[in-house]
Amino acid sequence: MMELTRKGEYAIRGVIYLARLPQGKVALISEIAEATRVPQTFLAKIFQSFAKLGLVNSYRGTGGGFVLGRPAAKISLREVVEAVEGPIMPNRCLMDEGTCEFGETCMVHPVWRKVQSQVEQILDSVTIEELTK
Amino acid sequence: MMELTRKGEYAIRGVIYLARLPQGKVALISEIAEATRVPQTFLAKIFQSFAKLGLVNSYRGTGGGFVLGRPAAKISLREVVEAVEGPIMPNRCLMDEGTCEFGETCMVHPVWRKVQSQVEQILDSVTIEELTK
DNA sequence: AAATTTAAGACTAATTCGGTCCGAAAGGTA
DNA sequence: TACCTTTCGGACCGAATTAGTCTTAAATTT
Repeated sequence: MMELTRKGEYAIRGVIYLARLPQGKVALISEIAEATRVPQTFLAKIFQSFAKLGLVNSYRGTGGGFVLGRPAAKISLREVVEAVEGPIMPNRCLMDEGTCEFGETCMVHPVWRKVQSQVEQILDSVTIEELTK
Repeated sequence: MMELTRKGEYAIRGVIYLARLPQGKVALISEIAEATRVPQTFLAKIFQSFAKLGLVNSYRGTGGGFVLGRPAAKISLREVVEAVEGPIMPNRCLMDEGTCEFGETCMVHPVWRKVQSQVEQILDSVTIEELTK
């Protein structure tokens, strides 16, 4: 239960790779993919979506590639994970308040709430910068 | 991320239903399925596997059905969840120690370890009995 | 023997996962 | 201008997982 998908793993590896680069260094997707042992086209997709979110900056053409959008110390593991996997959501009843089929009588609801907030807290407290060491 | 499947939801609902019954009352799978609004054949599969694990006892023939295998106070939410979803495992690198592709240099490993133990702890601390109230 | 109820296993449709492929667009270079 | 490089966007695809169904068999009771 609760497994991170490969997409999530790959995303984390890729971002850590970028974070380890010297300040301002632009990396080709081919370079990142090779270094992290991730299928290139797949990683490209992931990074394209990250570019939209501002998590990374991308540049096209010769000399182009990817750079972190912010200092690694200002990117949390949670941000990266949620960017690819969607929100931490142990049970769909936590999404729309009231989707819970049995409404107020759902006693499990608060438990999932707690799981959710605990996991969020753990992932919030880890920065990408810490993961580069 | 980290979503319980329907199977997990159904299992929890079914077990709670059993726990709410008067001591020793045997319930038909058709009755449980209807009450919890779960497809009957699907719930039957779930309960069959629970019977093997001793989580419930089953009886065939007229007057047969299902009963909890133990007092609800002695069944944790974790047990029920893991029985259907498998172990709490935020990342496959936590399974076989050493599957972690980048071995000792995987800095994310301890984070997943922490997530795992926190979630386990939360689910361990909730009994089915508490959920019946 | 007949009716009831769970057990076991094969089967299936829909969705998600884990990618690939290709043409277009943007930017650099000669 | 023409050409090269590199990301962007979208369609596509096979395999695995999810969410069930269906059928036949095996207990148990009446």
